[in-house]
Amino acid sequence: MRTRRIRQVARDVLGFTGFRPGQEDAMKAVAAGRDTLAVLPSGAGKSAVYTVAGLLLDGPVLVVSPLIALQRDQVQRLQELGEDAVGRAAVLNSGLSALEHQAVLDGMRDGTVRYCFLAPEQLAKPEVVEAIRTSAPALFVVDEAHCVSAWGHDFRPDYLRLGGVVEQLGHPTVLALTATAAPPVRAEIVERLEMADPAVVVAGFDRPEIRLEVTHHPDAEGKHRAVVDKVCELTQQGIGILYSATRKGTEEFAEALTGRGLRAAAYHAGLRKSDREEVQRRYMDDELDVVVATTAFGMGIDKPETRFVVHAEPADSIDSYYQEIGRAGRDGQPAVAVLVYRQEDLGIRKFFAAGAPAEEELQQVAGLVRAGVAAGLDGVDITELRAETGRPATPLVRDLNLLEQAGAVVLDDEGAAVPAPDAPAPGQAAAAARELALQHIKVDESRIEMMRGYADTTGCRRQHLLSYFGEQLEQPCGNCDNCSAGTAHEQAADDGDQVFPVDSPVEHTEWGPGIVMRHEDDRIVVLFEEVGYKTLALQAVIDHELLRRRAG
DNA sequence: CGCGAGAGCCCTAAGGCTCTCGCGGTGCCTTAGT
Repeated sequence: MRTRRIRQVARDVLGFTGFRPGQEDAMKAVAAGRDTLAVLPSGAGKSAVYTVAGLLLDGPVLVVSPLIALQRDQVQRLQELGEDAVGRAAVLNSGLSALEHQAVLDGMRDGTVRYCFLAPEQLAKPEVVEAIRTSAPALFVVDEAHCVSAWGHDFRPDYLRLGGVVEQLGHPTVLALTATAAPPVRAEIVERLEMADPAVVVAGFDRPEIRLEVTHHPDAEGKHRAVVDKVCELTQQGIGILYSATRKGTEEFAEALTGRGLRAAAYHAGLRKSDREEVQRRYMDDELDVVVATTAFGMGIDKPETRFVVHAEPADSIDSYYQEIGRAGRDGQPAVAVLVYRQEDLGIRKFFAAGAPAEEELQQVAGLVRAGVAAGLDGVDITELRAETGRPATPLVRDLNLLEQAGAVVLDDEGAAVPAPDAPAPGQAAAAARELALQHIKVDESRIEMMRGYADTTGCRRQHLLSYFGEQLEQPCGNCDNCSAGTAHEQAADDGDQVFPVDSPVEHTEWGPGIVMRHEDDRIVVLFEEVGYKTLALQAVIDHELLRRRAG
């Protein structure tokens, strides 16, 4: 019954004659009112899930989307389907006047606005949450949900507060959508969004059309030459993206490539908005051979005939790397992903990963919350903390999130902080909160180490990548440099399969509890709760009894 | 963590060496001033 209805709506509204893998399962779960995490490959597939499911539910659909540009695109896509078919779609962001802002909220309440797109920062405003609550939303969508884990801890801390917002809204059905998420990232999304017994739909990760290559370089000059030569060679076949870790790097490579006669342009967040839009437009209109970009370029950009993605520096994790190379070959035609690797380049990623708040800073915030409430306030909000400390909102929200995790404060419905019952003294709370931040940094650093592992492996690179995402590829792929060179070979089942199977919970003498992620030759990779990913030599583990199985 | 710029050193000069210091990504939002 429900299946028939979904197929009918998909056909009538979107013109679908069939579904892509995972799409229909996700729609069914959502339409049945079940919280759902859908990890689906890039492309048009994901927005169809909430478009169709939203039409089968009674109430407006809220879509949390990280970029205003993305919100605009999504509204436009819905508008093209026709207001008669899907209802009205609107954005809610700082580009609107106060009147327009109010009109969208009113529209949701009186049922004229069916889809509303907004950034998590909008939901940090109690009056916005309250207005949305009275409109009784049926579905709460978090698009690009890996942002919860990738950005929530420091850069955009309001992402970590979405779980509380869901709660305040009376827990509408939650749908989290992303293209790339390894098992621990999926677990964090489910936990942070406070999803209840969610359906998890994961479509295949493999992108066999993308050839995988890594080249190694001992010195900076040789690497620089290799990047330029490689991009020149690849533009013979088509257009592509060159990623560099720094703004300066993008400018320099763009200049070098222009000097070699290519149509190249730099793209990063330091450019004027109009210049960024112009570079993106030129790439979309085939006026560029290559965009040389920081990580600012990518989300929401769909250029299916992108033939290559080259990295001049490694990404900060395999999650990010796979997301970035996944922008190549979306038309299904052969494409290539090349990592031009220098071990020293991992340094900048380590620098970006570092940066826990100082203990004094956390202590001050904890103290202000305590003092404010003692002086008679109902709670201390960000505006008050900004006035007291003179610091910007973003790090203050991050500090409050850490103090909340440390059990020192709780947030009320107005988003204001009050001391938790039995809260430790501000000094103790600050130490505990900082410890949590340091632990998170350790895990991030271990993710960088996984990137090193990918660069250094002599085995099949695709098997390596897919196993990181919890998928097994039985045979070496035949479409990576190691397969071509003959160094990749079939991995025989080793002793580790018997003793420590993949997914089994283990405990390390020093690092505590963890989960076995994969086996590679005579080593195993374990993800520890407190220190992140570690690669262990199996023989040493057995000889020294470093690991034991534990009950899951 | 690693790079590059600039200062200070060597002391026949001036160019080359070493050391120190500053810098590096991602986007909402708000508010002041044209």
